[in-house]
Amino acid sequence: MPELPEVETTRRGIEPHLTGHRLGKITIRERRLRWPIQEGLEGLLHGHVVQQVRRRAKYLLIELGHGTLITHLGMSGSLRLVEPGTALRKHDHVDIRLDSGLSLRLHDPRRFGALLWTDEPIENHPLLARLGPEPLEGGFDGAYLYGALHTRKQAIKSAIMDSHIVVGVGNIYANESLFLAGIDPRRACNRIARHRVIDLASRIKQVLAAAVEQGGTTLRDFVNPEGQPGYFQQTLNVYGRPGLPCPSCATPMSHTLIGQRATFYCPTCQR
DNA sequence: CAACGGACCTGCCTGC
DNA sequence: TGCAGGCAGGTCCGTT
Repeated sequence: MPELPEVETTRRGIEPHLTGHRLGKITIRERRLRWPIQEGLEGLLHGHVVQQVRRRAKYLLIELGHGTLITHLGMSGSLRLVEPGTALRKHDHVDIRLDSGLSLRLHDPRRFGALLWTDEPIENHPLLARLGPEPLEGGFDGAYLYGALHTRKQAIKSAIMDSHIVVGVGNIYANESLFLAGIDPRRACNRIARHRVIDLASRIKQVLAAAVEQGGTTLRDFVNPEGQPGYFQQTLNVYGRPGLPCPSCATPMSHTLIGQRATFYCPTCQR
């Protein structure tokens, strides 16, 4: 479900309800996420005050002063704030009670998500230590992207989805960025002119920033922590539109698989 | 190293 | 209606 814009939308939704608030009772109903939730996590969290809620890549980092709760939503995870007594749905795995009376509720049908604890400096955590730059920050620009890609032979789409190169670009926004840049998603990285890679970096920033602005993309069921959908799907040019006319030239959109992921592109505009 | 495929899960949709 | 098969917004890990 979530790519960077959806995770950032989630962060913005939960942050004001968490920062400065004390955590109360922690209820864990299902520990089998991508990695099992560690025994005793309840005791590590209970009674502590949230200092800050940050995001790194698609990880949400809830900082408690004596350590950090690391959350990942995987493919199907969501975090919502619920009123006391809100009925449980299937796959509501964790509730974290807040001193406001609300609870932060983790829901994740496929259980590809994660809930981890670390008391080390967060940048040292093995899952975060080797990540590439944030696409919406200064460490990511055209010169960086060209430097990272120009010797690679893999398909450009796979490369921009590789979190060691740049984080946060998932399947939807990889497809959309390549459409705006006019680049065939199958094209080998080392066969793309420098000026086109530089343009691609801008397009990635453009697409992600616009999607954050619109609260993310709701394809099936993404909702922000207040329960509202995102609106960026109205802006999608290629994702999920095989056979429909290209918005630019009206050629029917092509559909293929790259790295096992659904790929959509215009065979005329993207070269 | 770079690149690729498999693995982890449930739900939903399609087609027989 | 039932059931098999395929697909879904992520990403780690093992193998070439």
